[in-house]
Amino acid sequence: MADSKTILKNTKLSVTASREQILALFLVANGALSQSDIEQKLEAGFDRVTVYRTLHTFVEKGIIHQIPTTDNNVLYALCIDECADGHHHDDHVHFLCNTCHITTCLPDVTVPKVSLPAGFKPQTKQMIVEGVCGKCEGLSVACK
Amino acid sequence: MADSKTILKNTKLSVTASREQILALFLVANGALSQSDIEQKLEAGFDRVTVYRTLHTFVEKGIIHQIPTTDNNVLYALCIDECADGHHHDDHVHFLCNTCHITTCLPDVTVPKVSLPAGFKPQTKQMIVEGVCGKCEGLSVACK
DNA sequence: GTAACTGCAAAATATTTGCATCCTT
DNA sequence: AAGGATGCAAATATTTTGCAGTTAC
Repeated sequence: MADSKTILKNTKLSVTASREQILALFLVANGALSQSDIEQKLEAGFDRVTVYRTLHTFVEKGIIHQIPTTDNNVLYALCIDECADGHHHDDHVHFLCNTCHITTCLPDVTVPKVSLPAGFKPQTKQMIVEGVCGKCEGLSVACK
Repeated sequence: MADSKTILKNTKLSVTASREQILALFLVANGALSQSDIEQKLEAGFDRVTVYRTLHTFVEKGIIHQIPTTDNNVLYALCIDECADGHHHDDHVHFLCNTCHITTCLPDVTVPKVSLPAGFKPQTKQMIVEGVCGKCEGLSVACK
């Protein structure tokens, strides 16, 4: 995947320090990040408001998407390639580890189809699995 | 299903006006409610703090459960019978209608199994389908 | 009567908005 | 140079906590 600068240019967003750094966090993170995660990880002290606005912009442009959570902690994660052009195809499962409390994207696990009662027209679907991730199981399997 | 008073007694919670009324809302609602939904629907003006505390108590006792949402609006819904004894078996799909913005439980649609990468141990899973519900489709199919 | 619940006040936290300044293109 | 992005201040919203008074059992 491209670096943050390239992604920003492709999305026709001006390249600024905060956008580059925040996007870089996601590229490294390979999991979901919350507003406060991001604030903590940013070495440069960007204003909290800037982080909010940057995240909103990224969601709007389809660079990241929001992940549903049970608590009221909004999580964001990188959209996979197909998202970037505007169509949101983030139909993959998200995994929340109850040990390390990290939410990981499982891009290889797609959300299965379900048959709904008559009259219901599905458009998008999300799935969150909670449990223990590979890393926390003590296995050498990467949490990728 | 029992009335609110019975449920409270079965759960060994003292029966108070706020608990009865809030629980009654859920019994009628047949869908998910947010903190603000509840505040608005309560005819008696209970303190906001009381609503918060009541919801926390209900979740703790397994009367209701939290539903993950994409926005940061926490939703609560009645647990089906199996939940009431402490085991949370709310493994059914939730449906969020993009037209009427009501989240409905689909107790008959269970969340399908998915196979996770090696090392991941699933414990619980949630699934949210967004689309248009039966009512909003103009069909005579009830949104049950 | 006692333990638990409620309401009020206030603190802590989270999010949004307006505006002047600065930076990207 | 112009438009957009940032930082600061402040407004708004949300959630939590402490405590005194009230209620359920």
